[in-house]
Amino acid sequence: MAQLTTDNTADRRSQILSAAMVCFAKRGFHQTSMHDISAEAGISVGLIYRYFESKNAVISAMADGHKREIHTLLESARQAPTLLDALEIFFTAHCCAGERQLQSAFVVNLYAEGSRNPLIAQLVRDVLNTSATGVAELIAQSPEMRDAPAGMKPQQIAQLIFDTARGALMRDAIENINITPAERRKRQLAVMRNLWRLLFTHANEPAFA
Amino acid sequence: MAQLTTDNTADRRSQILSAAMVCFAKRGFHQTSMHDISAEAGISVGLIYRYFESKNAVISAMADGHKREIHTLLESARQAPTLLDALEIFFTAHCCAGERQLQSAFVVNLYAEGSRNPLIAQLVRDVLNTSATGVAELIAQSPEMRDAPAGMKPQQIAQLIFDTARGALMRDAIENINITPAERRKRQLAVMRNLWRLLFTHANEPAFA
DNA sequence: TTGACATGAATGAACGTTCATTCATTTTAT
DNA sequence: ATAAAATGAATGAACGTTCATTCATGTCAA
Repeated sequence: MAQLTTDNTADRRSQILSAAMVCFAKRGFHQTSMHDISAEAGISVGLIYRYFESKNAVISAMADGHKREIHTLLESARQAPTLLDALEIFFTAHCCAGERQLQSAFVVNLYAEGSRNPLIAQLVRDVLNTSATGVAELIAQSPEMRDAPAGMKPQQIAQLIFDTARGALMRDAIENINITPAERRKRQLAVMRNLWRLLFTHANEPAFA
Repeated sequence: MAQLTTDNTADRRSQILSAAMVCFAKRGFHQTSMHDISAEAGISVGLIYRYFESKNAVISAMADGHKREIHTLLESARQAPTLLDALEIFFTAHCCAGERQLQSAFVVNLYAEGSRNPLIAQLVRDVLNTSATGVAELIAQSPEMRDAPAGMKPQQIAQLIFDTARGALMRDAIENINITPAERRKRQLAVMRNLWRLLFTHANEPAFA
């Protein structure tokens, strides 16, 4: 084969991380055992320890993966033709990327873990700051900013958008247990568009964005 | 003394629940051991089982307490003179009630637990529905509704407010680790007022609520 | 008033189980 | 033949839960 010399370390790691994602979203970090992960990945327990130092290392690696995903997403959003497109890309990705509603549950669990694990908290804060700054820049550059709501700076608008999107995601984690990704995305879009209309259309204009 | 015959069952229960709240907010549901709770409460492990059937029963009782707190809060909000006052009461209570940022961490953990425990999920949904309906009613009755944003129904506005408040609370759980309750409250109020201004002032009016 | 008796709140060592982690062994690829 | 990859039984710590025991307090007969 082509990869005689290439080591498959990266493949194995991501195989394990995928399995861990499924388990963690299903049972949470601390109710998932290493046996659960190995069974989901279809490998032995011991093998996990060849690729990760500990269970915590698995959690950290997943959090890191989340960080990289978000950064990639921010790049995609930058390419979008309009601000609304960018926001829709950024805030509905978790409905399709990965599987089912795994993503929502994972993010909520990540925040819960962050509320007591300083390392995770720091990482989540980093992701948040980078994203919020990125979105604030997109807002600052967009032509819509001329219709911007009274007295709000791009940074404030970005934070409002993030708060709302995160709150909607949290709701998604406990409602909508059985729902298609498409429907899930539709609902997230509705939240985002409501806010959008509020932010960037004048009250005396007709109610269409 | 006066209460020779009064049983202190309720006192003991709430003592245990207070201790559990501290532990859960600090370490999460599943990293907190019954020994942790007993140590925090200053009692023995066995005694907890005199007042609660199991660890899960403790968690359920806390979730139930949360539900009752929210209902009480909704009642207080109903008494408020204006809609803005009502919203401020409703969405900043967790900054003062209880201690420190325990409340935020607890709520995030509750959602995380709900993302995999159907019983908790159902309870959180109940709380949410009741609250959202209550707030929607307040909005519908308020004079501000005449300036309401184009095409949004009270129910939609309530949901937007809830999403935003919940998202801000989630952020609070991972930022602001060391902060006074007053400062915490101030920040939550800022979020709420930004949204308020957006919802109920026209774009061509000056930027004061 | 006294002391025997009853109550049940409170204790914490012990139990069975589960878990993260290790490592002697086997399998696979070269 | 050799080394790397993979296995899963074994280990010991930690957990939720139980329960035999303690003891302060209340009851009541004498």
